[in-house]
Amino acid sequence: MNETGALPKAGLFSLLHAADAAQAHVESRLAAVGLSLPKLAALHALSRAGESLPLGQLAEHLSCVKSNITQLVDRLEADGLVSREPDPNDRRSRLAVMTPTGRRAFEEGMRIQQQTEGELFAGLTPDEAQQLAVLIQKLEQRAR
Amino acid sequence: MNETGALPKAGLFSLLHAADAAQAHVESRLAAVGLSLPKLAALHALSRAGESLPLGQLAEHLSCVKSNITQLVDRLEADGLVSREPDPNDRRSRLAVMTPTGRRAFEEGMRIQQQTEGELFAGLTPDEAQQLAVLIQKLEQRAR
DNA sequence: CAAGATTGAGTCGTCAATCTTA
DNA sequence: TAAGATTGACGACTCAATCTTG
Repeated sequence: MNETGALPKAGLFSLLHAADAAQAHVESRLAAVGLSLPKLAALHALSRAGESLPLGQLAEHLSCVKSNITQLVDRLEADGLVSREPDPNDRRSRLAVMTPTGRRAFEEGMRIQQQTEGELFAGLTPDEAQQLAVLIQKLEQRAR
Repeated sequence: MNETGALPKAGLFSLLHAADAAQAHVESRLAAVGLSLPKLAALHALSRAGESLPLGQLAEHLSCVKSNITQLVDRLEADGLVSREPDPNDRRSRLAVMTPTGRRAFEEGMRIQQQTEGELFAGLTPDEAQQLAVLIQKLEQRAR
């Protein structure tokens, strides 16, 4: 009946909904090793940085506010995955340090995350994944 | 050096990050009328349903748990945008009813949301928006 | 007992105010 | 005073337990 309608509308809501679903999907798998995506991301940042980082830098790596990191590290510490240690260079600063338990959880978590992500994207051809990356990036650029 | 690397990797993280950015962008505009995206979505559901809904049905429309709606409606009620009224058909049930103030906020909010969404997607050709919709949908299907 | 709603506890995020150290 | 971290209050979400009504 027309050329412009009758097709699946892109829209903000479908994007947000899909992202939510993907996140929930991964987190449900990650729960098997007691990790959430934010916790895994924090351990990932610590791992890349050589097992430890000042809290402020951790906040930068995770693109969030410092008070959030205070609380996230509280929970990671309660889980025994990270410990807070004094920064020898600056007495105001505290270092988040990955514990051996944390490293093991991180490795298992990364394995699960990558496998789940693989399954999620297995429905897309390499070409489609590439297109998606480009479109996503354009959108994000506009939102900045 | 290779055929598979060297290109922008799609990945779960870029999707989640972009969705977050888009959401934050819209919410920053919506703040001008005192609305958040969840509040706007609730008003939207009420509007479509003819200004009122039992809380349980509102939860279904918003695809979330009932206890979340209890609290969201608490906040909407505190804002004067919605009121709780008894359900004449079932004394267990309570109706969320949009107030006149709520209707005005909803209309302004929808205008802002649509305008902002338009700006966000203005960087994409209709074809690209179409592709994005399809890819997003495929992803979400896998996450179910 | 089932269903509708609420409450309490926990995660994850924000912002504004505060405390300590440089 | 600035910078690093924390605290308190709040928004938005989850789940498990509870209360009321059917």
